[in-house]
Amino acid sequence: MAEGVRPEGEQSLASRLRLAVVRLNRRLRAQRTDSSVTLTQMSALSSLKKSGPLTPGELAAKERVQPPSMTRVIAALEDHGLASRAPHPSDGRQAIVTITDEGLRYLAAEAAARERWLDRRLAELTDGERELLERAVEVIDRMAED
Amino acid sequence: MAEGVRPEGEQSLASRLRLAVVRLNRRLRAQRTDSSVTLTQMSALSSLKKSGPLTPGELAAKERVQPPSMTRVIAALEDHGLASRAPHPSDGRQAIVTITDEGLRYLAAEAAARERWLDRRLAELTDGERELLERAVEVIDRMAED
DNA sequence: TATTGTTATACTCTATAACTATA
DNA sequence: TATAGTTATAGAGTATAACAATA
Repeated sequence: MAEGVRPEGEQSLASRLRLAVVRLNRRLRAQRTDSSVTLTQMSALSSLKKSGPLTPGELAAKERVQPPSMTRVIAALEDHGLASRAPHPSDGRQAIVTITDEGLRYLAAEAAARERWLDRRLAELTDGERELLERAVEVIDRMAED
Repeated sequence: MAEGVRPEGEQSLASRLRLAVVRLNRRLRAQRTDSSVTLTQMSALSSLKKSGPLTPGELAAKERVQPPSMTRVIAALEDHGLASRAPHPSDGRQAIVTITDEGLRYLAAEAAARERWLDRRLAELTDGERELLERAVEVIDRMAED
């Protein structure tokens, strides 16, 4: 059994993980900066930096969203000058989306500003707890990927 | 330094935790059941079960949303017969929201159905990784609370 | 006058369905 | 005919501002 034996009335690991993620996500999205770049756009920008140039379809797959959702995210990133699109060399249907130099600078600067709240909370933890989260993040990422 | 020393180019713990939570949240919300009860409503219902009857303001504070957001969640739960409201005994402005018996039954049954996806992924982990998540969930919850 | 809650409104995030352009 | 992407539309989730009722 995935969640193991547990006392009556206690929630499963799945329940607690789900609620924890839903609530932390809520807090994270509530942290705003002056910037008009949203958390979803930041996430896509991170993927572009990490993976290099991608087609819209590839980026949607990486971010695990449907193509129409990514269309809007890419348009917003372009509007802000953080990503650019170029024609695909061999397939006229596709495009190549690349993070711009401005996007790279922005990602570095904005991530710091954006994470002030989270950094403060992380700073309140013990070294052991941060180490625990370091390892948990890898497990969570693996689960979210597929 | 909260995130400790790290190699050039590697993302901070805050960055990685933020992205992991955003993406897992996306996957979790994508898991739908036939039910018309949303994940946000499930979360509020869980709080009602855990804390007992609460005023709308108290429930909003527990869930860390603004009062107008909770107004809509409570109305939906009422419509579904999962929660009920009673007049506050001493303050006519307030109300007391209580989870119904149907809400309790629903929460138990629906949580299981809803978490099939997450349970499958948890089942793919090692015992050590699940143990790690158990402890990480507590840390994340504490951070999300305040 | 202060507090609690609701109504009105708007924006973000995301999806599905229908469409266009290219392969 | 199949694939990649966009446009159109809708629903969930959340917020701020303005209002109503009660303390």
